[in-house]
Amino acid sequence: MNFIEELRWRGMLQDMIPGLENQLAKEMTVAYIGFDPTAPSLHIGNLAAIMLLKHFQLCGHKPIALVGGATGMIGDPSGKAAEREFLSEDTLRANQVGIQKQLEKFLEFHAGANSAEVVNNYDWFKEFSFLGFLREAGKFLTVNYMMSKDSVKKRLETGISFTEFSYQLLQGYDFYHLYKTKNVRLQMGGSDQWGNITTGTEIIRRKEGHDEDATERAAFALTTPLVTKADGTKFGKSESGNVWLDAEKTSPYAFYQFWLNAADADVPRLIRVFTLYTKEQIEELEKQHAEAPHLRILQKAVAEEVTTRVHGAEVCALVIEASSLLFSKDAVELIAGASDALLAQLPIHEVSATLLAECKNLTDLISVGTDNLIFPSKGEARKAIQNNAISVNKVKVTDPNAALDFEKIRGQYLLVGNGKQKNYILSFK
RNA sequence: GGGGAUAUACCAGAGCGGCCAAAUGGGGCAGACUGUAAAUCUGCUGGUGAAUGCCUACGGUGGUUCGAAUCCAUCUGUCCCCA
Repeated sequence: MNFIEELRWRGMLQDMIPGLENQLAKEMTVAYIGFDPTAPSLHIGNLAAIMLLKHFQLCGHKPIALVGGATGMIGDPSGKAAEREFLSEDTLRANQVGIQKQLEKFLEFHAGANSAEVVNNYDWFKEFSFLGFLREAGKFLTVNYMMSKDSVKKRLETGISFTEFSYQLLQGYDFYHLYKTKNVRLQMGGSDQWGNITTGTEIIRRKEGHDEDATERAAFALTTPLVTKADGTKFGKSESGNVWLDAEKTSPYAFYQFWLNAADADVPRLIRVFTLYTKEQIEELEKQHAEAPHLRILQKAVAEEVTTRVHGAEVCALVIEASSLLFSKDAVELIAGASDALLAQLPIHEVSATLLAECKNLTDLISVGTDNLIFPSKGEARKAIQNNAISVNKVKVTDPNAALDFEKIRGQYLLVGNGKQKNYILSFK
C-alpha cells in the first residue's frame, strides 16, 4: 500500500498539493515535519505527526524530523489568539535536547537509504544576518501574500507583532533550505500548518521554478486533520493537563490509563491514527469490541501499542499488570505479593513524616498529608469522603474524621481510591 | 490627542448600598446506572471548621458610609467612536 492510500483509510489525510502521489510513486522522497521546542517534552498532540513520519518511512521514504530551535525563538501565530511571551534561550535549549531525544525513539535511523534524520533549524539560522535574510528570503514573498494567511488574518483585529508575522517566512525558508541541502520535497504537519507549509512551497517555486523541468522538482505540502474528540473537547488533555511522552512528566501508568479511558466513540479513530494495526486487524478488533464492549478490546489495543512505542515493551507489560492489579477486588493481596519491578510502576506516593505528623484523620491525610496530590484542600477532601468517593484498601470510607489506624499492606502501604478511576498508593516509611 | 464603554470566581455572564462567598450557563469533580465508555439523573465546585461562625475575595490604590462588588476620586488594562 502506498503512503497516500495508507493515510486515506486511516483518516489521516486532510489536504495535499496535487501531484504528490506521482512524486511518491516515482522515487524515494524525503519529507520533514517540524516540532517546536515550546516544552521540554513532546506530548500526545505531537504523536499524530510522528505517526505521519513513521508511515512515511514504512512506505520506503526518508523522514526528517526538524527541531525548531530557531523558529521556537519567534513563536508560531497559527491557532494562537494572542501574542505570546518569549521563552528564555536556556529553556529553549533544554527543550530542544529533550525533544530531539524523544524523536529519535520513534523512527529508524539505521535503515540504509531511507534512514531517518533529525535536524535543528537553529543550525542554519544562527549564522544568518538580518540583511542577509531579507535579501535571501524576504524578497520572494509579498506582504500581501503573507497577510492572506489564516494565522495572520485572524490576528489583524487584535494585533500581531512583526516578529510573529515573520514566523511563516522562517518556516518557509526552512523548507527551502532542506530542499536545497537534503533534497526534501515534502513538508507535512497538522492542518493548522497548511499556511506555513505552503509559504515554503511558494518560496521554493519562486526561487527555483522558472525553467522547463520545474514541475519535476516541485515541492509539496500534506496535512493531517487535528485529532478531535466526539464530545467536542480537546484531545490530548487529561485531568492533570497535557499527556506527555516523558515518563518523568506523565508516568507510564498514567499514560496507559489515558488511552484505556478513551470513549467508545473516539477509539476507532484513535486506533487508526496512533497504531500500526492493519485495516483488517482493526476491523476484526472492532467486531470483537462490538460484541463485548465491556471488555474494551479496542481501548486496550490502542493503549498497549502506544504505550509500548513510547515507553517500551517491558514497561508496558508492567503497567498493564499494574492497571489490572489496582482495579481488581483483590488489589490488597496482589500488592502484598507484587514484585519490585511491578511496584515501581504503581502510582506510589511517599508520605513525608513531617506532614503525617500533622494529620489527625483521613481528611487531612488525603489533602495536606499527600502534599495536595489527591485533593488540593481539606474541604474538597472532606466533601469527597462524604460523597462516598473515597476508599481505603478497597473499602469505602464515609467518615471524614476516620482515624488513621488502617492496616497497612506489607506494613507500609495504603491503597487509596478516589472515584472509580483514580488509585493512589501511599507509602509510609 | 478628544469622547465613550468595560473590568466580577476555571470560562462566559447577572448583580438592588445591607438578605452577597456573589444568580445562571458551561466546564470540572463525585454519586447512582454501567464497562475504568457514552448518555441520563443527583450532589459538590474560595479557605478553614462539626457548625452559628471566622478569614480571604468582585482590576490596583485611596475615600464616603454604622455598612461597599455596588457610591466618589485616582491609577492601570481592555474595547469602541472621532482626530
